[in-house]
Amino acid sequence: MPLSAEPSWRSVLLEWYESDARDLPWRRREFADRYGAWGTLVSEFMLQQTPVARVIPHLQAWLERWPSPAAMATATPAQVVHQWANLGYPRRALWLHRAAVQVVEKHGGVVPREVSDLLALSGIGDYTARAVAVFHYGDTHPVVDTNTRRVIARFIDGRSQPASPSPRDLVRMGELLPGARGEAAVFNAAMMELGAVVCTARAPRCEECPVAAQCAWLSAGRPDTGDRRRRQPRYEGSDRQARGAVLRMLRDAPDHVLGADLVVPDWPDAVQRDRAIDSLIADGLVEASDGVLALPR
DNA sequence: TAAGCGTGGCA
DNA sequence: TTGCCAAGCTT
Repeated sequence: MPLSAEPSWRSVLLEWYESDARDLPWRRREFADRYGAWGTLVSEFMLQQTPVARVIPHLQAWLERWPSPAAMATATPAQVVHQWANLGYPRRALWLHRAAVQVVEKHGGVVPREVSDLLALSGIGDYTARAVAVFHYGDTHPVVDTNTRRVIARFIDGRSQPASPSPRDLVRMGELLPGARGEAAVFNAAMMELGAVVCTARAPRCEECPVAAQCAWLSAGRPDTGDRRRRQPRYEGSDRQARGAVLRMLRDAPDHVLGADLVVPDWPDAVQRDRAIDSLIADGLVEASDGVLALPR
């Protein structure tokens, strides 16, 4: 490379991130100082499919109540599901609780640093494991989320939307990581940030994009490559809505206990309601005994 | 590989 | 109003 080369798009992206990144709680020094890897782990659990703005107040409350894996491990599932409130996908609350117990039992209460150890914890997959290893511990791994995949699809491949998720995504992101030690965290975060606030799914702000000059998709005239993500089923009238209604009533009930005939009694489809209750029991989110439903003790 | 799993904001 | 989308994971 000639000495007078233009700054690489990586450098431009990193500079943009340093100057323009959102000031989010988990990016602050005092957050890491106070909650350590546990804070990162909890934040990543909550951010799995739940928007940033909705996570922030719940994260604060959660960490105040359970500031360590050991503290979390002493809680009951009922307490955990109640504290999870309306963050959605409440199985994550159970998985986070289990993960805390596993951290205490297998790692002495210290959130592990190795990706393989993190992957062995409940509710932790490719994204969350590497997010903890990279964003908290500063190690070098590719961190691939929906934003990263979209940025790569557009910026590198010139396509409007990414193909279906695949293990190759990790490999490709790994090949893009900067070589310098310690830069992986910022680069991963910058790719995610770009996808979250500029290279968005619906109305990308290419005029604000720091690396627009090198973007394959923009230079191709932003073609619609026809890749469509799987359509999300209608929520209104779904089993998911029924599950949500049941769980909401149990969260709000005194001691989280309610007679089975008092749980969403006016649900329009009794068969669907019972199916929802059965599936909640199968998931360990609800317990049934003597005609009474409750959050698990 | 695909389906199932919450909830709410926004266009 | 309806549909899309959101720092994914498990089975």
